[in-house]
Amino acid sequence: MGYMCDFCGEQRSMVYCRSDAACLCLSCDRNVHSANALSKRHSRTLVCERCNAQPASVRCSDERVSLCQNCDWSGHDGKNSTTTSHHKRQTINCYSGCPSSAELSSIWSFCMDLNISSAEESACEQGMGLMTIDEDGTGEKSGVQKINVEQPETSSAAQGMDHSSVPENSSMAKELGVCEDDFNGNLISDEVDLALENYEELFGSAFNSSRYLFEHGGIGSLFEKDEAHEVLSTFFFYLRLVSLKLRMIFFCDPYALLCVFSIQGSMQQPALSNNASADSFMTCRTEPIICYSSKPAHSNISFSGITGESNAGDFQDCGASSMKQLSREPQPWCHPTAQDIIASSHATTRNNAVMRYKEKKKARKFDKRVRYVSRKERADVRRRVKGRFVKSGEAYDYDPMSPTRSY
DNA sequence: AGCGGCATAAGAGCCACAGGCAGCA
DNA sequence: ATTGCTGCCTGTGGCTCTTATGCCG
Repeated sequence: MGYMCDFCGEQRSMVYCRSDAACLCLSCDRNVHSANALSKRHSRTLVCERCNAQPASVRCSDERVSLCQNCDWSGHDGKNSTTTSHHKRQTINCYSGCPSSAELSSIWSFCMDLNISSAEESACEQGMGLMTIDEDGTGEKSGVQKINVEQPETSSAAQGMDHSSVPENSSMAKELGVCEDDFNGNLISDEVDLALENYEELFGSAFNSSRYLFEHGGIGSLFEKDEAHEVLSTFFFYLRLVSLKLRMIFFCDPYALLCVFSIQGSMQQPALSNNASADSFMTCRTEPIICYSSKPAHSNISFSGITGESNAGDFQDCGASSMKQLSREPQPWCHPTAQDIIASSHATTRNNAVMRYKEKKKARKFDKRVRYVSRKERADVRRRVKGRFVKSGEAYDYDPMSPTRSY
């Protein structure tokens, strides 16, 4: 059921948030993305009206539907249809911030039925006025940011990304043995706003070092026990929202990961062994929190794209190459057991899609398949010269009906 | 390490023609 | 709306030829 909002599950989803990898209704989009300055920076666009699972990139004015790239290709492929390939299409722009219905209408120039109550709108516009995104350290206030959808991942400047944090993170990555290319390739995206230094915003406390946290009892040590639960609830709320990309950030700072796990371990007793199987690891590639093997030398971990069965649909690095570096040395961290927190609906749908894909791939047959038996029967009795068909009545050197050659 | 020769594997193309299919009257 | 005709296109298997790959000296 991909039509419903991933957050409330009640309203029809209309927008797709790339940062959250979630389909949201307009109300939840406003609620979720007006929560703080970080979420306001999330790049959103319309959800594909055909697959209801991917961000729409074009609007077909002839069919009056918003389509993702895949559905656009499949629906407007000239080979499939000569009529649909000539449809007029226009690029759909992404937006960030908390736009009003009027602003959304201007972003999406085509007509939309934007059912936003005036109360919501006013509240949101109020929040929008408070919204401040620091661009290039100038502290310049910005409201709705219209982002070209064509290269949303690289248009960091348009999204007010603070590049000043990059060298710092890169050096951290080097220190941890993380390939800088991976770091840049995976993390310098529209999700940079979720880098670890922003934990201060999440927790309202200044952390000098995640290593410090680990060595001093983790995040929980910073709070009184009764406060900890509330703070953790807030944290896991954000964790659910940024599940996919947050995981990638954790790759760069395993100590932060340990902090989360150590607190979580005190709340829930993990029953997993340290010998994480390859399956569990691969499964966790699609889950917000990664399962690590503490014995990488003996594990059967294989990386898609490195050990064989790789394909475009299956291979999503998602920082695995970074983790490959990390896993070279035994790490002392334990396994997460927060399925109830991390089992967001989009992760489930993605898992289902991956399973469907794998089953389909397994069922694929590459042997020659005869589509027209009658033609095969005809070809089986046809006479030939050097394997080529000859006209009936002409000389031949091979007759399938006769075991002997004619000459 | 680089090169040429050889063996092997894989794939493309050829052939005639029945049948599918779209267009038209 | 249905039927019949016409012309174009597809697909069928065995063989040959070309290209790619690996091995050896």
